[in-house]
Amino acid sequence: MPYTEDQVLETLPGVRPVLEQIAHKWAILVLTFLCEEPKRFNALKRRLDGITQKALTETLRRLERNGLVERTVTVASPIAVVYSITPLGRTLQDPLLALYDWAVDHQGDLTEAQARFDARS
Amino acid sequence: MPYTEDQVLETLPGVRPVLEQIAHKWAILVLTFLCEEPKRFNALKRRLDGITQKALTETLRRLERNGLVERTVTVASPIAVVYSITPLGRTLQDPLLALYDWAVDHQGDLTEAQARFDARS
DNA sequence: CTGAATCCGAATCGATACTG
DNA sequence: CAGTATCGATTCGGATTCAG
Repeated sequence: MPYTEDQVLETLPGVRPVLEQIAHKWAILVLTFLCEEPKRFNALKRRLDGITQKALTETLRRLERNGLVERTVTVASPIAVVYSITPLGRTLQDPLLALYDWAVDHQGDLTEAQARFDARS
Repeated sequence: MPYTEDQVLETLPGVRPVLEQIAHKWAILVLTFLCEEPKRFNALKRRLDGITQKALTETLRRLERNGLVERTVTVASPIAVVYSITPLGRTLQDPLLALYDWAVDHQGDLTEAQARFDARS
């Protein structure tokens, strides 16, 4: 059920910081991929074409801090670090997958719209 | 139906720039609000507590460029500018509302997780 | 293998002032 | 009302280097 304007007005102050944490280009991709199965650092890095170590590290830290991702260190040699989705993170699976699917489906629409807009300007 | 790893690998290069356009804290809120009804600049600004004119202008421009929002100027005095959701933008309503609802529901969970993480560190 | 630390230029942000 | 212009501050992105 949609919110009334008043309800949205009330909840907004707290919603904005939440969106800042999860509405992030890398965070969405990382969470989506981790929903499939736990993955190691370099496995994630390979999937996230073009991400730098720095950006991936920062993204994983933020997600861990927010309780969406768990970091597990396997004390072996060589050391292995596995990132997995938490139950809380799992609750984001459907919303994020919906967004991911939309991006796949409407990729071309955005490109066309951009071209039209740029041509007018 | 979920994607196989290979399918995701194929589509990723094009998906990332799309997410950069819509996975943005203000963009999500603006689109969500415009899905209710067309709104004027200052009406949006009031709803988006704390946003600056600059950020709102930039967000609306980007959304307009991507064909998600339409900008209509009413030549009157005082001048009136109405922003409305486009059919393409409307296809984002459900995914974004799901994200918005998640943010409302799990606001407290994130705050607690952050407190726990910060206490450990 | 999995990061942390640093550096640097670019991009973005926020606040303020001004305009048709 | 709906912006534009400006400017300093903060952040971001990428590259490089080092370490457990």
